Amino acid sequence: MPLYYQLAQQLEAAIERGRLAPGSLLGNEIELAGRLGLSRPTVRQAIQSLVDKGLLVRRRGVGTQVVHSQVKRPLELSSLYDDLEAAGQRPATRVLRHTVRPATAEVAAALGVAEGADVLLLERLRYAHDEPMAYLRNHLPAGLVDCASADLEATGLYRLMRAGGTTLHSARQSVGARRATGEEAVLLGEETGAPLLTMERVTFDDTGRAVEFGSHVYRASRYSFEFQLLVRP
Amino acid sequence: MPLYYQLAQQLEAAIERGRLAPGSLLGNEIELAGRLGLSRPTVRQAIQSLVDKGLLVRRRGVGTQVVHSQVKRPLELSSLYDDLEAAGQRPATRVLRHTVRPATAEVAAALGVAEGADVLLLERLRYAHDEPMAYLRNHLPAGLVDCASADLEATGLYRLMRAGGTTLHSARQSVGARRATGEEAVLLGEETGAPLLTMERVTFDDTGRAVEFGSHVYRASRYSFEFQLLVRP
DNA sequence: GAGTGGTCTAGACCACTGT
DNA sequence: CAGTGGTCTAGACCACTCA
Repeated sequence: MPLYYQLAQQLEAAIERGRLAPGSLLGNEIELAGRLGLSRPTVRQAIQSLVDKGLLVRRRGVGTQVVHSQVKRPLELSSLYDDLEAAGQRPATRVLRHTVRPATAEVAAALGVAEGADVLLLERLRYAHDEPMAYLRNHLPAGLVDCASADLEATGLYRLMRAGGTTLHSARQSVGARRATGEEAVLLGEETGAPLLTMERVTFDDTGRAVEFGSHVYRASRYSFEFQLLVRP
Repeated sequence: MPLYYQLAQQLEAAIERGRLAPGSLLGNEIELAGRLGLSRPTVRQAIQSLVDKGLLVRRRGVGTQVVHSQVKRPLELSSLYDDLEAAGQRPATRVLRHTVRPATAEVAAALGVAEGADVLLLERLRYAHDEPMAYLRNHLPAGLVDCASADLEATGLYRLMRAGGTTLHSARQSVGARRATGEEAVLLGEETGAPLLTMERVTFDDTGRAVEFGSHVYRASRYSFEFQLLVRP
C-alpha cells in the first residue's frame, strides 16, 4: 500500500471515529510531515484525496479543517443489486428474457455498433424483500459477457462484467418519470398509469467503448435515487 | 494561472478540437516535461486533472491515452437556472412566496436549526420558453442571503448565495417521482395525477453548515436529469 | 529488457489569511 | 508580520506491460 494511501485511511478512520472533531484543524502540512517521517508532497497527496472525498477543507492562510457535516458517499456508478444488498433488502432477480438479436437503430446508436449487429438483450425483474422493484432492460454488445441466466439471478450485471474482465469507467445517465404502461403495471404490481422513475444509461469501459445500454423503470412508490454531490473547485 | 492548469487547458482544448485523436497516446511524461520545460510532477498534475475529468486514461507500462467516447461533464451541483440558460431555454422565474416563518420539524431537521427558528421560505415557479417547468420550494436559514424578489426573478438562488459570500460545498439529493396534486397540476399546466419528478436537496457550505433545503417538483413531460458518472478508482 | 506510469523525497518560492 | 496552503523543481526507485 502506498504511504499516502495509508495516511489517508488513518485520517479517514480518525474522522469517522470522531477522534478528529468536525471543524478542528489538522495541523500544518510541514509539521505533520516531519512528525510522520514523510515528505510534504506525500502528506499533501493524502490530504488531497480526503479533500476530494469531501471530508476535509483547505483554506490558504488558515489550515486544513474537518468538515462539519456527515458526508456520505458521492454518486458513483453503482449496481442496483449491490445497493440493495448493502441495504439489507434481500435482492432477487427473475430473468424474463436472455437472447441475442439484431440491434435496432436506437440501440445501435447508443452502443456505437452497426444497426442489425448482434446484441445481447436482457430483461430482468428485480425484487427487494420479495416485492418487485424495477424492470431492467439491458443491451450489450454480443460476446462481451458470457453468462448463464443462473448467474444473472444470483448477482448483478456489473459484477458479471467486471468478473469478465471489463473495466467500467463512466456512464451517461438520464433520469425521468412517466406513467406505467399496462404491461409494466402488471410486472411491477402497480396500477396502469402509476408514476414510474425511468433511468437510461450508457456505460463505457476505460477505452471509451460502450459496453452496456440500459433502459430501466423503477416503482416510484418504492424507490428513489439518493446521492451526494460535491462542488468542483 | 498555475502552469499545470494552463497545460491541462491546452490538452483539453487539443482533445476537444480533435488534434489529439481518441485512443492516441500522449507521449511519456518525462519527455513531455522536457519538451515543455516543466518538471514531471507539474506535468503529472495536469494529466491527473484530465484523468479525473474522464478525458484521459493512464495505464502503467503502456502510457496515457485519450478516451474514445465523448465524455461530457460529470454531475455537478448545478443551478436549474444556469442549466436552462446554458441550454438557451430562456429561463424565467415567478416568485410565489418570499417570507420568513418558523421552521417546521422537517425543515429544522434538514437545516440543522432549532424547531421554530426563523427560516426564509421561497416558492418559485420556473419557466423555460414561457412554459412552466418546475415548482421550487426552498428553505434557508434566516439572514443567510439578503435578496429582493426582483433578484430572484432575474437569476438563480445559487448565484445569489455565492454573491452573498456563501461557498457551496456539497449537497445531498434524492430524486423520485409521484403524481401531481391538484394544486401542482394547476401551477404547472399538467393534469391532476400526471407524473412529476421530485427532487429534495440539502446543500452545505464549506464548513458543513446546511445553507439550503429544497423540495422541488418538475414536469416529467418536459424535464429529466442528465449526468455523467465516473467510476472511482 | 526497455519503456511506461506510480510513488516518494527534500528542498524552494509565492499568495493568501489573520493578528 | 508570522503562518498557512499552493505551486514548482530535480532528482530517485519501483511495479507493471509488452515485445
